[in-house]
Amino acid sequence: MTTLSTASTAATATPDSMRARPTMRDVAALAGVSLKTVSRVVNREDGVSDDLVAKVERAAIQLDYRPNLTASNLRRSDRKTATWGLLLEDVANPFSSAVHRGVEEVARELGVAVFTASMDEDPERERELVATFSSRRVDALIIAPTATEHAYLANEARNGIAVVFVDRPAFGFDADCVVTDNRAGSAAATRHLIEHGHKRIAFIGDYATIATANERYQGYVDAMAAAGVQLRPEFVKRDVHDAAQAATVVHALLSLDDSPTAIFAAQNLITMGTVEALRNSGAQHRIALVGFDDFAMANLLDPGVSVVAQDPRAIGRLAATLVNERLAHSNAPASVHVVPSVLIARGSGEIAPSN
Amino acid sequence: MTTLSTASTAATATPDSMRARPTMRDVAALAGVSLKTVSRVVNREDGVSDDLVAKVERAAIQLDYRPNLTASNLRRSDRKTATWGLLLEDVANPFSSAVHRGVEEVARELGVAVFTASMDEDPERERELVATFSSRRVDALIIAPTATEHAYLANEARNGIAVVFVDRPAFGFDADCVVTDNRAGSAAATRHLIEHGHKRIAFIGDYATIATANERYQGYVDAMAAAGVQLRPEFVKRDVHDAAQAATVVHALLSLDDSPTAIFAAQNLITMGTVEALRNSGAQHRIALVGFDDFAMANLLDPGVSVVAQDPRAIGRLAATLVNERLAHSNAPASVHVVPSVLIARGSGEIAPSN
DNA sequence: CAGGTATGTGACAACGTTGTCATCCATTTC
DNA sequence: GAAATGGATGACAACGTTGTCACATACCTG
Repeated sequence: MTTLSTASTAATATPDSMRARPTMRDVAALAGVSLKTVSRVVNREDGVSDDLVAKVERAAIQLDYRPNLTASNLRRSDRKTATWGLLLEDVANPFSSAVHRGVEEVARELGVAVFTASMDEDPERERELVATFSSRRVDALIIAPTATEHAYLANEARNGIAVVFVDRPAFGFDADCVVTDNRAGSAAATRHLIEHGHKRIAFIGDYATIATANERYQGYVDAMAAAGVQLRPEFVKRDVHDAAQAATVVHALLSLDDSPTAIFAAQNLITMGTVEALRNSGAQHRIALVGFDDFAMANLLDPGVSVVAQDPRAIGRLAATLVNERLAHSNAPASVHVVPSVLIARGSGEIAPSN
Repeated sequence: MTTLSTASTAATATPDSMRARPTMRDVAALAGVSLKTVSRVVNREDGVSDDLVAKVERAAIQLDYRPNLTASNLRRSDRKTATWGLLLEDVANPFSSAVHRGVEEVARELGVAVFTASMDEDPERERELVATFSSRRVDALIIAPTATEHAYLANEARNGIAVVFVDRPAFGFDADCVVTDNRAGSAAATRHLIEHGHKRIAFIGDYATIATANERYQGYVDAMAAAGVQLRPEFVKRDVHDAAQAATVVHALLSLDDSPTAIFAAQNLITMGTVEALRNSGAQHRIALVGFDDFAMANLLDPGVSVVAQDPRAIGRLAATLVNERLAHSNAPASVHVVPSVLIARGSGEIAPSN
């Protein structure tokens, strides 16, 4: 019988609250077996006799033993920690948190724990987080990129970390990527308005520096061109980032001599700001509106807000699945996966042109 | 000069993608110093000459060296991993994700990484997650409890893990706890309706098994009693959990002979279901409504929905702060912290009784 | 200039676990 | 009945890092 570890020997002398955590050594001592046998039992290896298994399990329960996964990871040959890092724009943002949810569902099935963090559009923060998670030896990183340059990730990839992007593509680094069909979805939104008789359709979109914002603008252009509807520059408002800016832009559009009869709001905060501005102008039943990206209560507003809905949870699930495949056979070529969006008509997009 | 580790020796023979991660040993070899000196530089200990620091830093950068925090934690004497586990109801739920955000903000300042997971009201899942995070040696757990019995956490606490509860209190386990002033907030909501002339006020609340749902019911009872308003059992609807159930309940209330003129909806999904039902009945401008817990777009509905707003982000921040204090002096007595709610009038709560 | 102190550096063990290999004992086989 | 086989168990090293201590050198002090 081996001696107890110093830690546990001390336990009898010190109060419970100060007691150090039990180790395999302690379990082995209590069960009267070797350390290695405890390891075998804990890892459910076979070839251990039933009575020793029973003894070890009893001892483990008695001591509240919890295997130390960090020590285990250090020694294990596959060197996998069953831990991933998830970098989001903002965990409290509905889109991000739905992606999070999707990733988590797959991670749970795989027995993987997930570190999550928000970047708040700060590329510096993105790099810090990657370094932190890399130090903690995550197997994979799922990133909704904020930085515009991702060559720095090559180091991490060389170190064996699987990387998958969500929502936005990366530049300067080749990796799997999951995005919404921004261009086709935006074209569908615009076409929907055209089919309801509109010709004077305004576009309000996010910063032109954001790749997805450009895709959405292109979709608008595509649909207008396909229908042979003239694009009017004074109806195109880009670089609008939040609800307040959107509201200002909408008021400006409404005060034009020949104002638009419909608006395509190409981002969810923009849609919300547009709803607010239309309501404040009493124009919510006169001007048609389709938004990109769904949001809570859109169906309870008056009128209900028609949107092109993304499926952020599906995006998260797919990203997690890709991570898992990448970890299995890391040399497969990187690919871009497009998740379809779907148009949901709720009233605001079906308003006929007012004159 | 020490030899390279086996891993790195192999690196020259195998392709980059298969190369093992560089260790301190490799950095030491490249810099021509001892392992311990690299450790000192990495940990910014002083007493290392400037030129050695420079050499080590150069070597570390050249190799893309990332300190292995899991190995470091194993050896370190303070045995702290700078990692916390956060157990939420559902990361995609707005309340949960706002708490998450608050926790994250404090964790970021402290250089702590956070594991997050959803429990979906499953006590079994709660215990699994606690075990998983414990195995990964988190310093602390922040739990929005699903289980109704928490004696099992005593084992973890004995093992040195700090535990703080948010949103709901724990039973059978003594720990710091951060909650909203459910009772006072609900009393304020009810009083608000009374002050606007209502006497026939309905209460719709969540499962009576949920502690916070009871608190909210008590607040309603308090305010009615304080104002000397008769409580009418047919106006009290408990055990309502989601929006669909709430809508059904509202329709039933409205079809009573002597129907209520106001509704206090004591949970956010209930509020949403109530809004929907009132709208479907065309009663949204006739029946007053105050909800507990704010939600997106509440101000853009017609009428705007008056609510008692919780501050989930502040709750998260406070919980994280408590964790940090608990880790500093673990023997302080546990305490319950109440975060005040605030009533936001937006229209629906200020409707006068219809007869 | 001997003896002491301060400073920088490295050798070595240890953290809690798993991989490898040796040992032991009970079978089976010729 | 000796030799070979196989199955259960344990001893020991190693994973990548930090704590402890010893050593070498340089600087004081009287």
